[in-house]
Amino acid sequence: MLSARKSPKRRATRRRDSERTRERLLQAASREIYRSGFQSASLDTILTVAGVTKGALYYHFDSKEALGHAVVDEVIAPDVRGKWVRPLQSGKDPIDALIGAVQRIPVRPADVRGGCQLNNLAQEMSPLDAGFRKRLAIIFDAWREAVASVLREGQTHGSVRRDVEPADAAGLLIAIIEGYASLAKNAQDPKVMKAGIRNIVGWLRSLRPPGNRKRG
Amino acid sequence: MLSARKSPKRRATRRRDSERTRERLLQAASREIYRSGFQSASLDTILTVAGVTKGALYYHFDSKEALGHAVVDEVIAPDVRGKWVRPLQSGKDPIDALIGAVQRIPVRPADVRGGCQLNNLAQEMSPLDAGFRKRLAIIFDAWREAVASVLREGQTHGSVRRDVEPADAAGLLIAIIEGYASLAKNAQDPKVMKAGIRNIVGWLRSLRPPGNRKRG
DNA sequence: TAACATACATACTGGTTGGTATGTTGTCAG
DNA sequence: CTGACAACATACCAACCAGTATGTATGTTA
Repeated sequence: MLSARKSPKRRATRRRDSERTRERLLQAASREIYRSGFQSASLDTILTVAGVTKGALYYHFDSKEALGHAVVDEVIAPDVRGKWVRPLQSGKDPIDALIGAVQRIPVRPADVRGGCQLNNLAQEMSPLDAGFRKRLAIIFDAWREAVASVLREGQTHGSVRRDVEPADAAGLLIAIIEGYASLAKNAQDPKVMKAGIRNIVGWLRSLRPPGNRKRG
Repeated sequence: MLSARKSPKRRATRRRDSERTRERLLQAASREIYRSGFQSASLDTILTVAGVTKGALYYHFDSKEALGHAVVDEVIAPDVRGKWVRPLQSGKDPIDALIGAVQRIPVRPADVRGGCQLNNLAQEMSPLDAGFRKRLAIIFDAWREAVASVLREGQTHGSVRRDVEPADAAGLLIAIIEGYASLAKNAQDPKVMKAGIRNIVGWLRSLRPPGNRKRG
């Protein structure tokens, strides 16, 4: 049957179109939330950026809140996984891996001025919406656990000082990163972030055992 | 003349009433901005909290933006001066003074969940409004300079390590404080802030010269 | 081919927003 | 006693907001 070969293909195309519309909405929402915060991001603006209409939006998402939650789950979470969780599982020297991840933090003016997407949303929405808070907390926990895990592993191989408390150090690293990102965003100045990264790298090197310093 | 004694008094009372109205508006605005951010803070809510009407608001301030700027100048800036600039000029041991200021950071649930007022506003408004950014940058600069200054003074008296770069260390301290405040706000958990403060205090003690450690 | 579901598009609504126009009251110099 | 002004109070407005009701083109199924 000719239609039997054609129908599934059409259906698949249709579904792929729908998924692409959904994806464009997520990307546009992510961008607008990044620009002006969740509450101030206008649905109409998101729709214009995405190039779709309100009917499409409310077909894919129940509400603005649901769209925001989806952005956290499907845009922000994978981003953190790709930049912090996976690179730390590479098996390289733990401190080198951490330094590498820190140095890969984008310092282009546009990125610095916008701040950290994860932190932005957490600061705005965690006190106001439990749905956001729980999703964002999961991301922060995964990030901290990935850092703590690689530090623990380093301790067993002798490449990280034994007197370092992995969980504490992981929390401190994330606090410093977010703190510098905040200061740099406030100053609207990439230099602040670059200086911060240098300080962070210096601190990370101090986590090596005294006899095992690779550089500096 | 009886009226000559009465008139100035009445006029002074009137002026004091007006200033009180202005002050109530600033306090209410500060509180609402702290709760939900500047953009999402509704003027009507601020007016209800302050117990005044829109006419009074627009008599004292040109716009919502002007009200926000006044909150930065007249509420947030004095608060930072009172908590960080003045206490560090007390002439005490620099590290002790810094530890004291850090330990005086409020850790009540309500405070932790709301985050840092300065950082909240900076994160939200610095990329969007130059008026906010400049005012907030002045506060951050004063804070950093106060810390750097006390560290420099400590170096001349031998109570702070000479290899510490005061400006760098001051920036790092502020970054860590804001970073932990962010994490604690996101987690909505005072324990995160308390643990952060312990870590900060430990780091501050490490700034003493090796032979001059007072405790720990 | 007729009924039906998917994936939208369009037009609209009630509520809220910052801002304004105008009215009112107490104070005071002349 | 009388304009004049400071310090509001009240009523209102256009713009914008998230959300909805309804229409429709396209592909699928019986």
